[in-house]
Amino acid sequence: MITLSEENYLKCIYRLGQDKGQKITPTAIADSLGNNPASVVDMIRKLTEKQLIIYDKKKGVELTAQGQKDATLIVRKHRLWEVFLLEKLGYHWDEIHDIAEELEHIKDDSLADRLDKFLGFPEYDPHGDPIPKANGKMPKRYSTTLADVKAGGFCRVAAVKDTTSSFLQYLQKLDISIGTKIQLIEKISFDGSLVISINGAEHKTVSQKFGESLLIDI
Amino acid sequence: MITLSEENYLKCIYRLGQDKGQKITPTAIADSLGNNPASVVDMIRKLTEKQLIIYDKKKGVELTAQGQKDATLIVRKHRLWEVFLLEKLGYHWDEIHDIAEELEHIKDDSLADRLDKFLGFPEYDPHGDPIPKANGKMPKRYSTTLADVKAGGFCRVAAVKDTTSSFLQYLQKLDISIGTKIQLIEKISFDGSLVISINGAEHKTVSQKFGESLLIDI
DNA sequence: AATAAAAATTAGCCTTACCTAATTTTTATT
DNA sequence: AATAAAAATTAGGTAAGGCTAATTTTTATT
Repeated sequence: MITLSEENYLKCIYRLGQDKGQKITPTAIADSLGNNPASVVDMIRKLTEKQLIIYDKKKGVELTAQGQKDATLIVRKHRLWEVFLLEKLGYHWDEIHDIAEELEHIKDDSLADRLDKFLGFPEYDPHGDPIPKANGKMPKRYSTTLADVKAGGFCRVAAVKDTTSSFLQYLQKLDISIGTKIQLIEKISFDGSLVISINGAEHKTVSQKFGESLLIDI
Repeated sequence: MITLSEENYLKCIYRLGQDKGQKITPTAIADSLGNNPASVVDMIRKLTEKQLIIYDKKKGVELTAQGQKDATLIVRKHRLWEVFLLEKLGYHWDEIHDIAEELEHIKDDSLADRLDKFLGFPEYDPHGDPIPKANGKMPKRYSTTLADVKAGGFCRVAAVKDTTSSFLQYLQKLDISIGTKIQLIEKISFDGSLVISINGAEHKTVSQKFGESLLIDI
């Protein structure tokens, strides 16, 4: 049996593994979970014994096939529950993450698949993140950000890279959600600020950090 | 903050309190949870400190107003999730209890109310148990069992007193569910066995224990 | 009332999953 | 290569929530 903490570590390692080419170190895991590196070392030992990860000082931490499978299922459940909370229970964008963080740990063999079916097999969660399929396959993930768009270019908001409440609430205030059309009017070379037009409305200026947090489709 | 274990103890005490007139002893709680009495004594101390219960050797364990409120909310969530699992995700009667046992601990202030609304404010869960209302009120609970019916009498299955898989699966095999009409043909005085007719079908014999586990409406 | 049985409690131990502080190893910088 | 800094690891500790075994208290039975 895999414990709640173990699941959280697997999910964390999975997430860190998305930034390809990056070595996953104990410190990186500790920072990501807000835990002490010493605790991480303990857990690395435990997950290694359970054959869910392989730890090599040169290569860092890597998920085994089983670890990958387990982590993918947790992410799948998390994202499906997010869809449920938003679409069925009427929660807002910025409220669902923490609840899904608890729901993702509910254990039942057929739960994810039943929920998936009930929700109509959604491909992306409310933040635009791809929902792993029952077979482990993953819909395309977006990688271009608003900050990559050329001045004058149009794009469509596809996902958010940052899912903190502060960012999501800011998006709401700006009237931006998944699918919103944005035109990049100008890039301020001084600090990377972006002048944009949201759904054809009047120009607004946002920071470079903001632009890098919004994934888009061209 | 109230922990998962504390919630389980509160729920257990709440459940034991339903059998009115019964003193709730540490041993009763231990038996009910499958824990050691020593562990129960520890938890009684903890819950007393948190002012969720009052323990008096004469009167046994009782919930305080706050304990009652917390326990009721857990039961409410449990039963609402059971409705969700059965009606929305298509689980069977005997599969939902254990999953709801996990779901009931998901913490969010508005979750129960949103779920309640989404499900159309159901009054009873799939086992026929009343779902506490948002204000703490509780729909009428059935107390007459099939074993109380007079020979020749008709009744309608309103709820189950026993929610073990073995009982629920047996019910399924007998084609009995909430709402099924049953006629009590005869009571065998030797061992209390009951000869019944389910939905007007041919006679079948069930045990006294069975009859006492089925709550009915006359 | 004496005694046996049952229940409650205490004492001490275990595991999980964290922690801090100290130490060792690795990586970077001069 | 020497050294400083950063990262990893070890050692030992804590709180929660279980456990067993031993003891005390309560309840029942003779």
